[in-house]
Amino acid sequence: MDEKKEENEVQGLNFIEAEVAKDLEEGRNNGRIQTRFPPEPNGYLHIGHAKAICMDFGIAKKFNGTCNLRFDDTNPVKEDVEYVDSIKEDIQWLGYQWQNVYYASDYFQQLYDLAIRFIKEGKAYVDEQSAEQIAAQKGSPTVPGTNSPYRDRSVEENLKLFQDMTDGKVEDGKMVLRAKIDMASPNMHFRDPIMYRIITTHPHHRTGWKWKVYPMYDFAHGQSDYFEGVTHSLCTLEFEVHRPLYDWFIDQFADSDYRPKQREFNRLNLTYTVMSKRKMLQLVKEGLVRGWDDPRMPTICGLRRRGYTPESIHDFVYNKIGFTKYVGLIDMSVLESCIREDLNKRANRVCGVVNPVKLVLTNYPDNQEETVQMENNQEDENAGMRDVPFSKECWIERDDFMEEAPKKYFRLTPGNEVRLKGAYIVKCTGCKKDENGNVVEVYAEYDPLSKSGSGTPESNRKIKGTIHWVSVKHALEAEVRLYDRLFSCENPGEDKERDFHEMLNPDSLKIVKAYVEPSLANAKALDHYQFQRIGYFNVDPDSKPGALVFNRTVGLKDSWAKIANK
RNA sequence: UGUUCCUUGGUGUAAUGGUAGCACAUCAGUUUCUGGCACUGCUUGUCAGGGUUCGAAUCCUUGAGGAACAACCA
Repeated sequence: MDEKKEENEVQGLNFIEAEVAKDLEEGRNNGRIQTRFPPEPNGYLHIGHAKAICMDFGIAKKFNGTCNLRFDDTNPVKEDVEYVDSIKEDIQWLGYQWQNVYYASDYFQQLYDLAIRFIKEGKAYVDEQSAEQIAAQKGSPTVPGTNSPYRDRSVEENLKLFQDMTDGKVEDGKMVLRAKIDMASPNMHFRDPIMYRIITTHPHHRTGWKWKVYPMYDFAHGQSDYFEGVTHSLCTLEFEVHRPLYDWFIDQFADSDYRPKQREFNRLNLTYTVMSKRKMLQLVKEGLVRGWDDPRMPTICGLRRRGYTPESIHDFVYNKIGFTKYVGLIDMSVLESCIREDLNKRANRVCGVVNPVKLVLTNYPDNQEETVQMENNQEDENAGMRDVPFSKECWIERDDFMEEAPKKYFRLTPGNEVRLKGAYIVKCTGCKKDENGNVVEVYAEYDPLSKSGSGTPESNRKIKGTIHWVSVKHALEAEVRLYDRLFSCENPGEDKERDFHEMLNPDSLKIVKAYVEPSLANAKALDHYQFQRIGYFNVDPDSKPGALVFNRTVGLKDSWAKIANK
C-alpha cells in the first residue's frame, strides 16, 4: 500500500522534482525547501530564463517551499539597474512572485570576512601575476597546471596585500586572491580558482564606489545560497563541473549539517533564434532589431509584445519541453503550437484583410448598407456576437481570387461560388486588370436570399469555400507587422563558420497596410485577436486610435498553402 | 588523448527490472459558414557489442558518438 502510494507520488515528476521529493521524505535540511532564481542584472530575460524561472519557482510552489529572487550582481562592469527593473517585471508577468528580493551584493561584507578567514587558515593567497601568466600556469584540461610562485606567502603577507587591494592601493589587474587547492586537479575549477579581483573603474549599481574588490562567481554563488538557507540551487548543465567546487567552498566553513544542493538541468535551445546574451546584445546594439522588446526577439518582453501569453509559455516549459540532462534543440513549432492552442480559446475572431483587393457586388444596390452578425469566438460560448457593417464593395484577400484556378481551389474564380463569412453567397463573374495585368477589382453577384442566419433554403446551401471581408466604406486602415523567424538557419548559435549577419532572415519583418473591421477602433495595446483565416494578432503598444498597429503573433495553420506548394 | 555529464521515432519527452507511450512535425481521411479548431488513422524509435536476469530502454561492461570545463564573466 505504502509502496503504491510512493510510486504514485513519483509519477509525473521530472528528475529534479523527484530528487527534491526524496530529500523531503528523508528529512534533509529539516524538511525545508528553498530555491532561488539568480539572474545577473546585465541583460533582459529570455525564454531560456523562463524555463529556469518555472523550475525555481515551480519547485517551491509544488513542495510548499519558498523561492527568492537574488540578483547575482558581483560584476559592476557589466551590470545596471535598468536590468533589475525589467527582470522583476518579466518574472511577475510570467505569474510568479518571489518571497524576498536579495542581492549577492548584500553579502559583500560577509563574503569578505569569509575570504579573510580563508587567508588565515592558509586556504587563500594573493597572487600578483598577470592574467596571462595565471592562465599559462593553469595548464589545460589534459595537462596539469603548475604552482604560482606566490602560492606560499605567509598569512601575514597575504592579509596585508589583500588589505592593500581592498584599500584601493593596487591597480586593477595587478593582484587577485586565489583559493589554494590543487593545481594538478583533473577538474580545472580546482586549480586555485580566483576568489577576488580588483575593480575600481566602475561603480557598483547598489554599493557605489565602496568596494574595490569583488568576489568571483564561484566564491559568491554557493556562499550566498548558504547564507540565505537555500536547499536546492538549481542551474543549467554548464555548471555541473563547478559543483565539486561549490561543495568544497561550503565544506570549508559550514558549521552545521545544513547543506545547499546544486543540481543541473538542460538549458533551452530553440531553432531559428539565438539565446546568448552576447548575440542578443549585438542584435540590439547594431540595430538589427528594434530593441530588446522587438517581437522577433526571444526575450520575455519581446514575446509579450509579439502576443505570447504567460500561460502559453508555462505550458511550453512544463508540458512540452521538460527538464532533462540532454542538450537538445527544440523546434520553434512547439512554442508556436502552444500559443495557438491558448489563443484559440481566448482570442476573439475579427475580419482583417492583410493583402487587400476590392470585391464589387455588381447586383447589390449602390448606396445600400446593412448589418450582419458574427460570432466572436465559437470556441467560447460566452463570447457572444457582434455587428459588422456590409455594403456593395468589400476588401478581400488577393489570395482569395484567381482568374485561372487549380483543382481544389475553393475560393473566388470566375463561375465559382463562395460564402462571404456571416453575409451572403456570391458568384464570381470576373475581374478588371490594369495595363500590367494586375487584378485591381474582382466582380461577383450576390444571392439576396442567402443571408447567413436567415434560415432560407438558399442560405443553408452548402458552399465549399468561405472567405472573410471588410466593407470598404467602413474599413479601418491599420499597419500590420508580419513577423517571421529571425534567422534563416536552424541553429545560428552553433554555426561557427558563417557570419551571424548572413544567417539573419531578411524577411523577418514585413510591414503592410491592411483593412480591419470597425469594431477594432478601440482595441487596446496587447489585446489578442484572431484575424479569421489569417492568424493571431495583437495590438502593438505603438498603436493609437486612428493609427492602429497590429503584430502577427503566429499564423494559423494553412493546409491550403501546403497543397498549393506541391 | 584528462575530468564530468549525456544518448528512446524527424524533434522533444515518458516508461523508476514487467504491454515502449505522449506532444510537436509529417502523411491520409472525417467534419466545418475560418482550407482554423475538433476527431480518426498511417508511418517512424530504445547508439553498437557483450554480460546479469524468468524478464533489460532501465543494472554491469566494452566501444562509438555528442556536450561542458583551460574569463581577473555568470
